[in-house]
Formats: sequence, C-alpha cells, structure tokens
Amino acid sequence: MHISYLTNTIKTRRKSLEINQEQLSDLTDIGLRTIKGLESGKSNPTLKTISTILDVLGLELTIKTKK
Amino acid sequence: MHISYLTNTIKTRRKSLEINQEQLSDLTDIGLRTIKGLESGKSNPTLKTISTILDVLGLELTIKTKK
DNA sequence: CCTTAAAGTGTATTGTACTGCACTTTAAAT
DNA sequence: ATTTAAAGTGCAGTACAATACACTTTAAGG
Repeated sequence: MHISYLTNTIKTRRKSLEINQEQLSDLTDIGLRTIKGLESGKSNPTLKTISTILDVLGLELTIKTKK
Repeated sequence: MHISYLTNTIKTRRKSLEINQEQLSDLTDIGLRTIKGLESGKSNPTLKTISTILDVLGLELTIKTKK
C-alpha cells in the first residue's frame, strides 16, 4: 500500500461522510495539523494514527498475501 | 487491526519463510533493533516500516470496510 | 549440564511524527 | 470583487520511532 492510496482513501471517505478535517480531528482526538499533513500526503503516519482515523471512518486495515 | 495482530502475522510469516530477524533486517534495510522491538510488540511502527517489512514477506496492507 | 543460535532487553543518540499557533491559499457563492 | 468555509503551509516545541551497541534470556542439541 502506498501512502498516496491511504491518503486518498481517507480523504474520499471523509468527504463521503460529509465531515471536514476539523470534525475528523475532534472525532479522533488527533491534532488538526496531523490530519492536514496526512491528507495532503506529507507524512509517514504511525500505525496508531492510521488505525484511529480509519476506525472513525468505518474502515480498517487488513493484511493480504501479495499476488 | 491491532498491533498484536500485525506483529504475530509478521513473526509467523517470517518463520514460515525460515529466515531469522537478522536476515529480515538485512532484506529490508531496517535496523535489527527495530525488527526486534516490533516483533516483541513494543512499538508503534510507521507506515513505511510496516509496508517495507510486509513487502519483503510477500504480504501487503489493504483497507476494508468494517462490518 | 554446556554450547550455540536466536530472540529479547537497556540505554543513549538521532531523526522525525505529532502538535499548536498563525498565516496563506483555494474554491464556491453571492 | 467580496465573503466565507475549508484546506494547505511554515515554524517551533515535544514525544517518540528508528537505530547502534552491548548485554541477557530462551530454547534446542549435544
């Protein structure tokens, strides 16, 4: 998974739920600056950050065998 | 995904490929201490670290909708 | 037992993710 | 062109991930 896929998925999902970055920040207790940096593709987030955000968005990480 | 699931998956997969932590460190260019910390469940790894390790192990991260 | 390979742990250093604050840019509506 | 909401950026401080090095523990064979 590339960082761009993650950020695009998060951004797209957030918009489909009709919430803005500030609301996502509140819901996740993750700093707004972090959300902004992540969605604009300028970070290498930790597992905790990724999982927390995906969780609030109704998404989750899984591991698959590469083909 | 919980950190324990990730670490267990990595450890199990590594063993099934019959390589040790030092070899995984060499293959990934990730420090041995980092591999050790990760597999013993004492870290909050970054996306890069996770992706690099999974890649070498023939695995990959995906995003799914929670049910 | 003793040996040995692999895994785990303690500590210090370096790099960087996370954060708040302030500001700028973008885009849409009027 | 102005207004306004949302997103993006620069910077500085704090927290902690990544790392090397040295050491200990575990487990399997002999």
